[in-house]
Amino acid sequence: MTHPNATATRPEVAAVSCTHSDTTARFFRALSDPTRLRLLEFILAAERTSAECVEHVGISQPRVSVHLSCLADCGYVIARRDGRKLRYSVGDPRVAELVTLARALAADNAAALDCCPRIPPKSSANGDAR
Amino acid sequence: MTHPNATATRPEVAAVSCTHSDTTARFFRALSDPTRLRLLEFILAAERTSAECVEHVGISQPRVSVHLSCLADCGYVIARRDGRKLRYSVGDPRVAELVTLARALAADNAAALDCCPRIPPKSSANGDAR
DNA sequence: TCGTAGTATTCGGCAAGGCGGATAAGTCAA
DNA sequence: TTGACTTATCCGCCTTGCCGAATACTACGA
Repeated sequence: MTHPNATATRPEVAAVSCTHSDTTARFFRALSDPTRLRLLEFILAAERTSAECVEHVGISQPRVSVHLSCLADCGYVIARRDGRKLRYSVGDPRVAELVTLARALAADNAAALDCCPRIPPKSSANGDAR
Repeated sequence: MTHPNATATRPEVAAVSCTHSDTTARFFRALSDPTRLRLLEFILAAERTSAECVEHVGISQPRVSVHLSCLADCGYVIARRDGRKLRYSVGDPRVAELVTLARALAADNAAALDCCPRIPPKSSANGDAR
């Protein structure tokens, strides 16, 4: 599913509205998790196997499997069978564009970008953070 | 504040690593909420007051206030006083670029983009969706 | 000064979603 | 077919973060 390229889309602003926002937000959500983003960046650099991904991010294999499936469903990466392994790669060059652009913006605002520091001033005890 | 260009920021994929990912993920998180994304798109089209934003998204004023503060902290929008109102606008052209790019990608993958439909097959009762 | 409009913060509640561990399901070599 | 290996699903647990309502704070006008 999801033919990798085939795309022809070109950036065209305007014509927003609609529940298009919901879909796009969903799209962003996939990248809003540090682990998934790390995985995407890792795969962006080169084709990777699941095992490599597991080692790279350091969480359990089942979790990585879910994350990779998520990235694949969203069209960020493509899975390819190689023997009994799966190799993941990024098929759409716009993905790199998107990440690069976001990284640039984030870097510029990194200063104030504790983002939503106002939201979780709750909680108590528990010093384990993560 | 926040000079649009200013800092380096040149597209260079790979060679990322670092906890840069965390910051960037944080950045994406701001756009991963449909309400916030809707607000950003709304403001992207024209400068808006808080009241307009509240009406546009249809949730409580306190919530909108938090969302707008979040967007401002992340550098997506800029707040400007006008009388006793606040007017929000987008100061960095790259924000529009980012949204446009994401929208294009999301549209292309919208088909399979139920994104993480595999994650919440739990729960029961309660048919209130979201 | 006081009153009002506009904005921000606090609070309790609740769903979404990330995590590890156990385990099922699929894939290939002998 | 069996066994080894790789990947995906299920499970309970727990944190994150969104929500409305109440309310405090701030800026401006009279």
